[in-house]
Amino acid sequence: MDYEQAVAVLRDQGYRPTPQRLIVLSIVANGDGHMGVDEIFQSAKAAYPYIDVVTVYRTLHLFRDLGVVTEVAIGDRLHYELTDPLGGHHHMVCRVCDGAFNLSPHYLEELRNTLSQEFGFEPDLEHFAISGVCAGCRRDSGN
Amino acid sequence: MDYEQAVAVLRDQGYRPTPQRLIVLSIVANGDGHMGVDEIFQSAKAAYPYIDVVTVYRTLHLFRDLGVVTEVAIGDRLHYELTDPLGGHHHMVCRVCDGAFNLSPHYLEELRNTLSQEFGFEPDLEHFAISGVCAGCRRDSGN
DNA sequence: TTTGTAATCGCAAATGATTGCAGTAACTTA
DNA sequence: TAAGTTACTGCAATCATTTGCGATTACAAA
Repeated sequence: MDYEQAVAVLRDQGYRPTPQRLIVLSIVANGDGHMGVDEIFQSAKAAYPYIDVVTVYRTLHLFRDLGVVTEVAIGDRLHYELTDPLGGHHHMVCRVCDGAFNLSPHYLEELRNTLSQEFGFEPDLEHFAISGVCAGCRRDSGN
Repeated sequence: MDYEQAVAVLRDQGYRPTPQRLIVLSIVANGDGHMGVDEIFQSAKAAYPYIDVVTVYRTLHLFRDLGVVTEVAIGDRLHYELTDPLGGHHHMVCRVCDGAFNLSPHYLEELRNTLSQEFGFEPDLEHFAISGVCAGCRRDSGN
């Protein structure tokens, strides 16, 4: 998924490509991955000073519902990134240094299969980050 | 962990067993497992009308930090229950019917081992709920 | 180009949760 | 049992997020 495709999805679904939406989208598209709401809002305001943070929230929720951005819970805050068409990836977030590491979905497939087979429970594993302590911080703290 | 043990931990760590704390604790201890904050607050107010919701939050955080209650994220809200001394359990929460199902830690051990070995990442798997759709709701919706 | 209308926006207010602070209550020591 | 100290509480303010609503803007049709 890239900027152009995302705009096409927007139009195809009958939503209007307003300046606010295009700005938010381009910020997420050009960002470093999983950006926080305030980070996006500050950048948007630089490009379009009248934009309200409410619009940023609504725009991100719209893009999430359209599937063009993916919502990731990091700590108690939601972050957003362009959806990866290849099935995406998950995140491991270090609670010591706040670093985020990508994790291939392959590592969670086994868990999905187990829950589905044992309990008939179909988990949403797309949109969450696994909290923990990364290798570097474990080394630094000596355990 | 039960009510008496929890009070003992509180005293041992030098914290005061105030009426507010004892009331919140007894509500969680006698509750049905993973209770929401407002649910706890309403019960507490019935027993002690002057209590403030801020105190409920602080008390729950204190008990969480002491390890006597376990915090579980269900949807976007935190819930609390007495810590299970046998290593506890996790929850699968259905996003359709909001039902919660217990999950033995055994099912996540494999994932923990993999992340630790492959990436040196030590995940916090204690305190989160896996969102998804339960067997009943999948049957009802025909998939 | 003008007009009609529905989507969209910004503001303001509401919600759940957290934090600062001054008064109160619980424990300690005598 | 009284006095001193510190933890603890409640209130008010603050923060991140969501919702309601009137004003505005984008698009379609004339």
